[in-house]
Amino acid sequence: MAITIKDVARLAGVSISTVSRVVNDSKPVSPEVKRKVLEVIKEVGYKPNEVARTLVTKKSYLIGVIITDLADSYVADMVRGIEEVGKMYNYDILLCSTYGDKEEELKYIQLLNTKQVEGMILISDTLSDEIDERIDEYDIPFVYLSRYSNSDKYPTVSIDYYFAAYELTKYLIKLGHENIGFVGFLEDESSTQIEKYEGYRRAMEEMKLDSSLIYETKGTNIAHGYKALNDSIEKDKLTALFCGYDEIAIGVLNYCYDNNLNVPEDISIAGFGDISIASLIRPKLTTVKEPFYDIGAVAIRKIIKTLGKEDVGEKHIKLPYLIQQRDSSIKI
Amino acid sequence: MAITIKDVARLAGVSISTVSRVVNDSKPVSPEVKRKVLEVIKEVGYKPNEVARTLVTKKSYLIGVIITDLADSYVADMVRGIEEVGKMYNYDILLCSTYGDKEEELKYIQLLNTKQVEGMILISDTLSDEIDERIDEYDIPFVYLSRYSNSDKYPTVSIDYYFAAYELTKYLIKLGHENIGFVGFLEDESSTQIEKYEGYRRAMEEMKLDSSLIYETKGTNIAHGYKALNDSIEKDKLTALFCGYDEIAIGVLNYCYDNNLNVPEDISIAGFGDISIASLIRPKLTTVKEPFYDIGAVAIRKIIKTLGKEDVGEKHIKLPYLIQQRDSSIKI
DNA sequence: TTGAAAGCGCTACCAA
DNA sequence: TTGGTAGCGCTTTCAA
Repeated sequence: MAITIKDVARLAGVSISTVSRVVNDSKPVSPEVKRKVLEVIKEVGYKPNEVARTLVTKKSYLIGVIITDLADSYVADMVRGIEEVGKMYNYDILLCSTYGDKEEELKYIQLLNTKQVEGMILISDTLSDEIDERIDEYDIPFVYLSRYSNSDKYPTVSIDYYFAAYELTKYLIKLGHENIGFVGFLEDESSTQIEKYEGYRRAMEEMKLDSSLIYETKGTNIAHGYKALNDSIEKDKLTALFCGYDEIAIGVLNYCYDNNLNVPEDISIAGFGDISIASLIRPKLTTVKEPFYDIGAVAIRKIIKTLGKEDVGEKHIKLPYLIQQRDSSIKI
Repeated sequence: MAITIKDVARLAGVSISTVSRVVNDSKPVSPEVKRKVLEVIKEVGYKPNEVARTLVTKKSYLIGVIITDLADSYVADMVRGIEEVGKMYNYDILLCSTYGDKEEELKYIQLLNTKQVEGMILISDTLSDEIDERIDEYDIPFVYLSRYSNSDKYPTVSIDYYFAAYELTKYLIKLGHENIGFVGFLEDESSTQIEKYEGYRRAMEEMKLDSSLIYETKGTNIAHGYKALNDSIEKDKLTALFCGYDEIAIGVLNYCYDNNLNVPEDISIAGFGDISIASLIRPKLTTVKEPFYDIGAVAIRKIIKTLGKEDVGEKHIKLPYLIQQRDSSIKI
């Protein structure tokens, strides 16, 4: 059995109220009593039981974080940001992975509530109505984070996908490219991918370039990128390819490697996201850096602000992005 | 305010003891009372407060996981394993990152204790005496996980590094290579790196090959690998290079890419670990697959077994590894 | 089979 | 400045 407040009180010859006061520094305690109590605490190594504390104060110093999969480096990055800022405010992270299962998401939202988390961050590709209901039911601060889709209803932290794509396309154009293709997963209407496509289109149209060089993928991972190029016939006329996700770009890069297409000599490739592998592969990938770590950091900061009744500012926060010019794109 | 057991009791016209009994199925309750209580519970959506439960039962269903950095994919993989198996037994994960700071580690070990975690897993490169003391102080199940070093004192889950390195070297030899270099960080005597080196040496000596082609790095990341090769002069006579970590191998691969050395045509490269990027880069890296996910899974399973007073088996568990033959190595 | 009540370890109120 | 005590929401005796 661990040392409790009672033990300390007894050993110091004071009441438990007094011990509580010195531990929390909540009410004045005479110096000598304080010294004595502190001494005992140190001696016996007393640490207040946080569970008991939570029960009475309702402050668990816990933030629930529901994610898809830690194997996605951008998710891991967001979690890092969440955790690090959380720690600055003494908050701990209760982590739950769903692997994309909506049922699990629902379950965890409930579970985290019974664990008395003070706030919740959900990282998932899409939001469903069932989730909506659950969130509404418990009224704790909540932030939704996604690379793939938006939410009007809940607070989000992201970047301006439209302008980022616009800028990246402009950069490619400035490099001298005219036949620039866009590879992406455009099925879902409300996805960020559509915004990227619109950004690409505007940049192309502004320069009177053909913006119809679209290569639709069936998804957003490496294999999808590989396949998109593999299936397409008219890729020869392209000098550059703007991929809606780094993962797709890497698939494209792999396709090129396997088919003796030299990047960037034969074709320039650009991605979107700057996931960790983007700068590790060769050639290093030109891409838009989404500040995943910062996104996580800002998200939890927002929750902590809400908890502290501070002004939380905008509901939908847009963070700055960066065009990362690397080796996979070249002037022609 | 959330619904409590009292509300349910009042609404169902029974005592809170009875409600507790039906919720926990702990003692016989008459069918009709049970039905009534269940009905009310459903109606008002009652969920027991886990914090209050923990206070009385001492079961928090929380496992503390202290890690270095989620940005290392192998750490993320271990955490995935931990979390997934944890969930199977209703355990949740309280995650703390230290970024290698020993002070933080110490702090978190304490903190997690005050949060009443039932067990703890520490993922870190090395173990220190201070940590030792802390662990001993709180007596909860503990497992130490590391790719870099061993611990006699605490339960571990890993692979047999010596044999894995031996086998990988043999594989290279079987490919026809004779001048096989070893690149690694050999400073720390108790590291797994030494075991790998010994495995390499034994394989080389068994075939009467020169086992002195050692390239010492100053660390274990990509940059260290790049630099090791950059600094070395006599790399021309090598036909294969066995790198103690995938990260080092990737640094080597990058060096080759930048210096027009073709892999595997000019030189075969092998790594160790099979971290996620190993199969994503081109050429795909030949390496030893350490089952990080399983290591995490087995670690938490061990803790849960200990908690359940089940037989936990060996203190140091060795999991099977796999030699991954990929494109970075070739027959000569 | 049920309810009353003690108590988990703590905070916070009230009275002294 | 201090101590006594109620009570957070729950489980678990003990009696009925």
